Amino acid sequence: MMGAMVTRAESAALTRRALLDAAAELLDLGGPEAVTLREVGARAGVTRGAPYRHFMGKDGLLDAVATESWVRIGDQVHALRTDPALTASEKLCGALRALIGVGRDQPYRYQLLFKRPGHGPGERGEGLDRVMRQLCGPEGDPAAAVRASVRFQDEFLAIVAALVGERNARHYGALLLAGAHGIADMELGGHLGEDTWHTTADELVDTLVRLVADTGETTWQRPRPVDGRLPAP
Amino acid sequence: MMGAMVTRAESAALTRRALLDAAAELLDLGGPEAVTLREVGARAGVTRGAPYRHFMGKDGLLDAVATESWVRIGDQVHALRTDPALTASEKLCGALRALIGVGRDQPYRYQLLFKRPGHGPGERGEGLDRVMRQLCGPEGDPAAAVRASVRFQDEFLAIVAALVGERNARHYGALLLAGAHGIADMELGGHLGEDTWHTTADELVDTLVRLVADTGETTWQRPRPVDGRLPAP
DNA sequence: GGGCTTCAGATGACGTTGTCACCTGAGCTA
DNA sequence: TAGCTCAGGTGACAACGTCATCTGAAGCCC
Repeated sequence: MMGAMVTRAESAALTRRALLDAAAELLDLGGPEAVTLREVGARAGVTRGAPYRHFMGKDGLLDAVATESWVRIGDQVHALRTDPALTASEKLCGALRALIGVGRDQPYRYQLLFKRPGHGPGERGEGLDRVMRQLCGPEGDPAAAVRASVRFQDEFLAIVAALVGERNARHYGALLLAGAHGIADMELGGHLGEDTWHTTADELVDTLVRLVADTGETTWQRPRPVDGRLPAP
Repeated sequence: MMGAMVTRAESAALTRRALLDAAAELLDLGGPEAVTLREVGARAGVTRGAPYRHFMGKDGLLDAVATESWVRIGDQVHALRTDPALTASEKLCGALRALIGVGRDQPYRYQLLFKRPGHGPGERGEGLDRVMRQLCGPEGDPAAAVRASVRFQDEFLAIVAALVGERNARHYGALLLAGAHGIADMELGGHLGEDTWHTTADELVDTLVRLVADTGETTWQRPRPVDGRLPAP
């Protein structure tokens, strides 16, 4: 009987998808060290060398996973922003909790989101194929992850702006995002034990939003540096 | 001529110190992946197997480095807390900036501070020497790092309590620490670009302290969970 | 359809790393 | 001095990332 006909491009796309899924699964299971190109290939039904046709090595593969995660979170925040049934404060809480949710459900993928972008390709190993890959096809571009995170930032900033005004949006947006990230990162690192701090990550997010919402309406004045040092607040 | 006489214990302690220094140096240079037991041993004047006499493998060595960093930061915060010339607000800003300073000066060591504690020793590999090591000597105890960080937490909490009162100290302390950590981690990840957010890490810390200092004096009431979910703030 | 090109994937190989069991020799103790 | 202890050295192994090279089928042009 006839098997499903697939063009070569379709087959390659299928493999690429399978590689990404396998990498994400292994990442969630045991962190970056558990993401073995050999195991990734095996789970995708190919061999260890195949991933190099689609990504720039292991780092490129993980970059691609991070990009997909950023895109997904960006979609979530976009949905929140355009939901007419929510108040600005609710949208903000939702966005921050969505981020923390990723940290809870997929800790390793979350850590990947805020990892420093790849140290720039081609630091060592200037093989011929490597040059070809950079010019032509295989993905794993750190810049793609950055672009995807910028998409998230834009959506997030729009929500913040609706709450504290356009003038304050970037400053307080950075504070809210950094605060939520710190809460999420400390929680998944086990440094936010309720025994120690008598509080939870969710309560901290609520307090953070409340503090900003209460006083963020007043325009934030950027202090001028005095001989390179900021004056005491 | 007579070389310096050293007992065996002194020699071992010296080696241990050299191993720690070499590991920290390599860590600062190129991250955990650059910390090679072979290179650590070489820089300490011993061979690749020597570190196993003092630490439980690579993870144990890095845990010990983290412990030392926590101790050092704890000392800094202690000095701040007991400095009679500083106001509570200045002490708090100083403590948070000390933390961020580590993130700036030694990014990889900073990331080690907030890493999740080791996944528990003895997960695999139940060799005889391994059992001996667990019973007798070699360090690298994740719990030691935790204890050292608790020391920091106590000092930090004392400073926060002086600012917002004993009742609020833990909640706002967690918020301040998580906020500062988020700021530091995003900065060293390159996710706090001034082009994007029109602000800097230092300004964010100041705002964070200001927000807490302004409204933190009023006692924070812990909301009761309603069917497992917190009410909207 | 036949021959050529392209390219996803397979394969062999290499250097590096963490880790271990085992060995050695110098300090310590009885 | 004889025996023990233990810090450190050594050989070995499996696993990993990475690359050059090979293979075979899909695509394409005449």
